[in-house]
Amino acid sequence: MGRSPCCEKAHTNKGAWTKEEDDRLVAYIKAHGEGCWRSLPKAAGLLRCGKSCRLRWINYLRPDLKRGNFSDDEDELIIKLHSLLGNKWSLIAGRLPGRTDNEIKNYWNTHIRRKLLNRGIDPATHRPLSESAQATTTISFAAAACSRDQEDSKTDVKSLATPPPTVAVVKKEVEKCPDLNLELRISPPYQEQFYRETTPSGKEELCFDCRLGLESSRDCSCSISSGPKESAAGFDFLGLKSGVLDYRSLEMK
DNA sequence: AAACTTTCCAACCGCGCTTCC
DNA sequence: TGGAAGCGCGGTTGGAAAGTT
Repeated sequence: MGRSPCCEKAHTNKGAWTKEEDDRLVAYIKAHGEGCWRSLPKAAGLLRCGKSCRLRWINYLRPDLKRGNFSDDEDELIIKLHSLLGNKWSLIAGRLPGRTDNEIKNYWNTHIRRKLLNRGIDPATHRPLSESAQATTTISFAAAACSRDQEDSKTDVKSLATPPPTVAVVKKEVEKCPDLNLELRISPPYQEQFYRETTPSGKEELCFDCRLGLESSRDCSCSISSGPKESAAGFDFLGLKSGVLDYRSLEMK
């Protein structure tokens, strides 16, 4: 016996919400509060699935939502959180007041991923593309770039994920464009460069922000950039000084 | 101006987890 | 203790809007 459907699909509306539906939902929740999504549609006089009502409320109608563009600070915070948490959008959203998991997820897929690729960072791993591409796709990058006359600076993720038909073919392509330096080491530097020379004999480890190419970030804890600094122990982002992320401290929305 | 392509985001779907009986 | 119900999450889709040819 399978799972029962979340609602009676035959008698529910789907697709975009109307103003009237929104009003009904808001009025009902204002009067009765959130909860019991399954029974809410009927009680509120809505021909909608409970899940749909929940989504609509959480992602669009909640009064505490912050609409509008993401700020640069929010961008960087999302990048940092994603590097720590991965695609845990709800956890990330919990750290961004007024933003929803769905909104952040969409924003990531449409803006930030491209932004990271332009910085030479693999959005999936947060490592330099040269590093993750070394084994298989460094060559494909060059080939792809040649064939496209370098027309776009926005790198399509699909081209990264999909290797070329054969290595031999690709190598030939590379030879056609010998003067192009297509190695995507734009920023941040390769892992070996996560250290910088401080003295002729010494090296200093770069902080997390600098590894991401965010030297100007206020959270930068090494001495690369100017401005106020945290202690030598480093900025305690998300309480990570111990090196262990305590998920219990992450507030859910 | 029309046709076509790309981008963006609201909404849906299915699965996993938790709670309750 | 097991199963059903309910909720929440992440991935995916569909269509409107914007951009390009």
